[in-house]
Amino acid sequence: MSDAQAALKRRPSDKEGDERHEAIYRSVSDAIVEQRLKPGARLREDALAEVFGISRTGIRKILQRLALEQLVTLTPRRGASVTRPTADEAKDVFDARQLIECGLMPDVARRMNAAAAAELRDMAREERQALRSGQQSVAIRLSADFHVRLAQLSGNATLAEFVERLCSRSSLILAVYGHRGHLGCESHDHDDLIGYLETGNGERAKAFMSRHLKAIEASLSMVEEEENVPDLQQIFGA
Amino acid sequence: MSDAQAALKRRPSDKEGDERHEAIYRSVSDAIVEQRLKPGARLREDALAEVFGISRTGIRKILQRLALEQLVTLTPRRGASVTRPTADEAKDVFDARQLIECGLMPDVARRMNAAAAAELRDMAREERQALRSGQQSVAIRLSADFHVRLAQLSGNATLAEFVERLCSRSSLILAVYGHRGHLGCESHDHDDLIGYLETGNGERAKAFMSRHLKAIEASLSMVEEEENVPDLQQIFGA
DNA sequence: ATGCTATTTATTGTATACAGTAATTCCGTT
DNA sequence: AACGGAATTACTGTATACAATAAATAGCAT
Repeated sequence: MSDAQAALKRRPSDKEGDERHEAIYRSVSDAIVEQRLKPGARLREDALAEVFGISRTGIRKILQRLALEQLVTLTPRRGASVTRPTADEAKDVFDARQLIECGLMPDVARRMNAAAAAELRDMAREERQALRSGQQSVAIRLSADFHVRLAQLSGNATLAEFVERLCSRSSLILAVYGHRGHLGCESHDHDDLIGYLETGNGERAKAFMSRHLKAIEASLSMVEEEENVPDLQQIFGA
Repeated sequence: MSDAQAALKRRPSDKEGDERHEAIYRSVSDAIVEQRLKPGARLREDALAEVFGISRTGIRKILQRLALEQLVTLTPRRGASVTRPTADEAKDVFDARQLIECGLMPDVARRMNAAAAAELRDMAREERQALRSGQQSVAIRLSADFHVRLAQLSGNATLAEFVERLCSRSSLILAVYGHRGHLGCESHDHDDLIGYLETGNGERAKAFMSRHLKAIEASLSMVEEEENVPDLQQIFGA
């Protein structure tokens, strides 16, 4: 038996199990944020357990975490499904982003430096690239990543975590209320923003972020469109 | 066998189980916020399972939730313990409260009405009462409840939830860095705040909230004091 | 006596078995 | 053919058994 086969078969040690759990969590979370798992899609414990090769116990832990982050909805006796945000929730999320993300801009501008700016530019470029090559769902995740990274640069880990949650939920909202073929974020907005931050112009960045978020929110149609749910196998790859 | 005994013995239906879980969660959460469980206290799964009469499975679910709310810290293979916030975290939490709670004041003022004001006054009175009768730990929880209720009145459920988390963590911070016998919140601050909100003066309320939070933060000493951890039985009552 | 190693113990991590309930299907009646 | 109800099925909720590991302890050598 080859090492690879042995690695697959043997019971993983607990430490490895933790990392595996984290990887599975990210896998599912990314699938939701990238809209390969669409709002309303059911997440059956058995199916997920089989796909990822762990028992339902571990899957439940992950689903509960996702539920607390409001990416999945846990209805008693019915199990988990990808959250379908209501219009009210959408408004709350974007209002919250206005308050928090805009409020952080002065701090971010104060702490901005060349290295951070370069990193952000890389992320913005990658996002444009994904968009050009037609990978819109990937672009949506990259856009969320950009906003999260920005918040992290403020130095406030707690608020950055809040922004992270808001951005994931925003992806869900875009999936339900966004127009197909329209990302929400304009391609060059992020670059412009980096410019303001780099020159330490916090107030300017704040105002720009406000417009940026308003633009995304305005691009939503608030009319849901029905989707059919694909198979777990093809989403995560056999 | 009496009904009460029967109710204790028989396996609860799943729906009742959910409510029971929620009750246990609140029980533990309150114990932490009221500082009957002090930062650093270990929360062994077996012990909790026995105290509350459910299996470790349910306890783990609750501990994971508390961990995501950062009230308890889950270290692999070591189990759960009440989080001992660092000074950095304390700063983050209070900065976040400044941004969010102050930012919500205009909205709260706009939506304030007689019924809400009366409810808030009741809460403020109850808090003063607890303080007068020497129940400082209860007063700390009531103070947190007040701030949370205020945030809920803004109408933004998402931000209200963030405030809820920040307030729980603040109680932990007060437990570690607060002076004994000093609550942080001045007794009449909350009443003054209600006054500004009732007259629709959002900006005034915002400024007052800012001073209020700064006062609490300033009352912290940033020097931890060691505590001995009491027994689970006496905390939750046999 | 002290430090190091082996053994025991305490406690968490994971899988699985079983129970309970909601959804579905199938069948008989009208 | 449509409706209502009973049997079946599919899935989640919970407890428990077992595995793995870290902490505590005891024993040994220096």
